[in-house]
Amino acid sequence: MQSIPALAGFRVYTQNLISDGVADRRGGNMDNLYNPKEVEAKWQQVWLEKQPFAASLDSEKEKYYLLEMFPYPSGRIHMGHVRNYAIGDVVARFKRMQGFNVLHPMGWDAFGMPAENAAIENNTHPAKWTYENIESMRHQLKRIGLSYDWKREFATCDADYYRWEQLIFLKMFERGLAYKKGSSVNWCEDCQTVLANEQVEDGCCWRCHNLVQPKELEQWFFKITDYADELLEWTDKLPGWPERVLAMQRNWIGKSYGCEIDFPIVDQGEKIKVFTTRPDTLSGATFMSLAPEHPLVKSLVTAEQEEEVKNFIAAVERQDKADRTSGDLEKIGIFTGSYCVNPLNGENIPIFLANFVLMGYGTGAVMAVPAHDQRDFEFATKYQLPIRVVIQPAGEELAADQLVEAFTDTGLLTNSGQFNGVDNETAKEQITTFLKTRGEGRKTVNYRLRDWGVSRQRYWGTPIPIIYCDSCGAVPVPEEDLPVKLPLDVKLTGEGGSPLARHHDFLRVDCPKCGKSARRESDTFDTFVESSWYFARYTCPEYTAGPLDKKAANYWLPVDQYIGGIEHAVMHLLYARFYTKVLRDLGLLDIDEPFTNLLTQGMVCKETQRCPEHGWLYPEQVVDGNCTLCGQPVELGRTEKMSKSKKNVIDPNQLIDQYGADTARLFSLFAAPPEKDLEWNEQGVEGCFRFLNRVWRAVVDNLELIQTAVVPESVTGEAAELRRKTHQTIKKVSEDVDGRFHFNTAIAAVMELVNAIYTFKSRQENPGVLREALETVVSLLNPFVPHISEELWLLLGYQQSVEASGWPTWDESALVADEITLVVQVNGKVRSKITVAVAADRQSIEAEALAEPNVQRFIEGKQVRKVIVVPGRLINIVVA
RNA sequence: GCGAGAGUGGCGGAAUUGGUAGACGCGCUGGUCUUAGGAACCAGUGUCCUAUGAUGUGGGGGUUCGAGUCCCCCCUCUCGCACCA
Repeated sequence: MQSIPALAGFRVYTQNLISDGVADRRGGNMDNLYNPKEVEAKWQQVWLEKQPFAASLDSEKEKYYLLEMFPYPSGRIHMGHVRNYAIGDVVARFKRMQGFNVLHPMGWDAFGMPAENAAIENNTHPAKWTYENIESMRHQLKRIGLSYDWKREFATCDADYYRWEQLIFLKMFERGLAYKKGSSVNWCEDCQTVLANEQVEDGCCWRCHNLVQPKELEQWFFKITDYADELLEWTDKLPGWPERVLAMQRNWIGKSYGCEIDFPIVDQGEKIKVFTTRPDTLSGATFMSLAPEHPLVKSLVTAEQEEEVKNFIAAVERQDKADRTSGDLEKIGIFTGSYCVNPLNGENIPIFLANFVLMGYGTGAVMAVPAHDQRDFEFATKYQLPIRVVIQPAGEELAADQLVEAFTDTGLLTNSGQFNGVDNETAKEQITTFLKTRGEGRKTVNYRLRDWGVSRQRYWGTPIPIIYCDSCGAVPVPEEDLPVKLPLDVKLTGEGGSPLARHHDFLRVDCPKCGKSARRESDTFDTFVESSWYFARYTCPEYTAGPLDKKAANYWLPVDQYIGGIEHAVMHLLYARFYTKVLRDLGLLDIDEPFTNLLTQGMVCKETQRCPEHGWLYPEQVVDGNCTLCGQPVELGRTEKMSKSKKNVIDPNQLIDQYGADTARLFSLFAAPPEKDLEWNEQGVEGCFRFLNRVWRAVVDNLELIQTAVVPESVTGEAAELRRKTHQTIKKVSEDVDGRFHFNTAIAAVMELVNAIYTFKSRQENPGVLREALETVVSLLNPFVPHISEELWLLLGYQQSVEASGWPTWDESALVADEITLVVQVNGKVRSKITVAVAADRQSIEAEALAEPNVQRFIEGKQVRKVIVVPGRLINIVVA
């Protein structure tokens, strides 16, 4: 718990105002003050009882599936959640008001390591910890007033969910899409588990930032590489996705076209295969570089080089992965003692091992062309290896001994025998074809993407439904035996190794094939497997005949709008796309892509504050710029993402206690457009609270006046202006929210309308126009601040909820004014304004503009060359 | 290095197609009401100038009657990827 030493006097004031409903406000009805606590509790209860957000299949309406990335049940909702879900809720409620059949579900990404760690730390069980957290977080989410269909809620740690995941896995195994192999994997010592390539950032664990080590393990993999091309192609067919996310995915897949070339080893039958994107430079390959882990290394090293090579490999192993993949690592290598043959010119070239060659990319062997590759150039210079120029730029003559860096541009081939004089782009094709006819090379495509390693040596995850039998090998658990339930009676020691591997009752099983004693797989799935298909399960969470009810899945999917953080740009969003294609190919659904539109919302940030004595301080620990613990002045730090470590956090619970959920929602929607970072600002929150009070009073204080009022057929003057503003606002908000997600400007537009209501003088004479304006404000605000809107709608005399009353429509005729103001420019500079009838013709507008005294001043004595009239906007008089 | 995006008042941010730059909110200033204001309401608030006015969207060019918006060059920042052969 955070300590809250003392609230600033101001806070106490507003808090009293809300909780006690007492304020010394003259001229108003004391009983009718805006009391968010009361209003919100009331409507949340109504929603709980009436379930107005439950979605059903049989609807005449058009479907709309809106989804926010589900949370990990850490125990507490943070402001990032509030923002994410507030954004989603606006869209859900707006679409519902527009008449769509909206699916808006919520659930829990409930497997994962924090539960295990917390269980060890608090001497409890991950299941208990997780389900208790879900309980309290569900309660917190309900306090925000989010319009979920709670009947569809599930947690991924429910056996009813993961049993289907196990089934999908068995189907993938059947088709060879899931396989087991021994390989060097990314091992995090801290987390005591393997990590997928996507989960390694800068050579460190994405979760704990510990250095990742290579480790030889038998692991389960998903064949995502089979889908590399399709995943890549579809990145061009997702116009509803942010470009940068698509770019990151393309980058991650890393498709490159090139050539695989065989270099026969001298005096051996073996060949070294290399992958290159530059077959045009083949004649310039003067040596060969292999990764130290390359399988041929053993057979290549000669006796006299053996000692040195051994030392070298040991030295490279000591360099951690982060260093080894960074550009500024010193390039070092060692000669193996062996040679291979350059297939183009028959030359014998020495074979080296080099620390910068990675076994995980291409073939783990690189033909070194020092003249035209910077790394090879540096390496050749260091070890005095020959450099041969094979590409000459136009109008320049490169000499090998004068090069200071590699030449990587285009040019004509030289020193390349029959290919001399050919431009290098053409030569790529020609040399590839030449090698192909001789059986020494072939055109290939290479991907950076590796298969997805899904085994985790952890307890709190989905058991992998495989049984190991000494006679039959890896045998899938028969479908009828699913689910393989995660046993709850385990001891978590935190000492490493999977707890399941020590659970004998779980492990011991008879082989389903031969009946002999066998052993269960003790690894669990990467939790990203669960989140790769949860969106599909929401369409039919109760379905018991299979993972997906095809009818429901096909009706609701794809997700029309997905909303979440950018941090999942590669991992979750790529896996989910892959899984969708797998589910399609397994015949479980009929879509190609899971998410039609993607919105990546920005982070919630806040200024950091630091006491010279007490370090980082929570906002509550600072009063008047001083530390409440010692009274010393506080230093203001950078504005950063809210985080517990920097203590620059706002607890949503406290915020809601203080201002109500509607204010919390409103501020997080108003302060910045959704995709940008949001800077938390206490005074901005105050402003939003003030606005809601203004709205409240505008309705309550005019209730009597407008009670029986109807909107008149035609109005004039000030009343016509307010009516126009009302309809302009409907138009503006509709357009801003629909597809554009410009919630900040939509809210600003409603604020303008409220301001216009406040300055509307002839309300006594025009109660109907006032009523229309007020109803419009309430309707338009509903998606943003649903509690206060429902309450005011009720006060306005409606029995039906505002959400069910539909989204207001604007009347085009009400938008049209009789007169409009035009700007008059002389040479592009504003000199005057004129008010003309809407129907005024060009001539009269021109004449009136030219007659303006201030316009006359600027055109006097000059020749009018041209008059530009932009209808409804301006007149520009061009003089010389 | 490659890729994506962004630079607008004191601050957060507006400005769908080129057409009054700074909507809306915060802050600030003045006023009204008040025992009081930290409430509420009204008004003002880019910069410069006494003013007609001048000037102003990172910098420099260009296109145009007219450019925050289009084109060219440059600078800065953020994010992602990167010894990828």
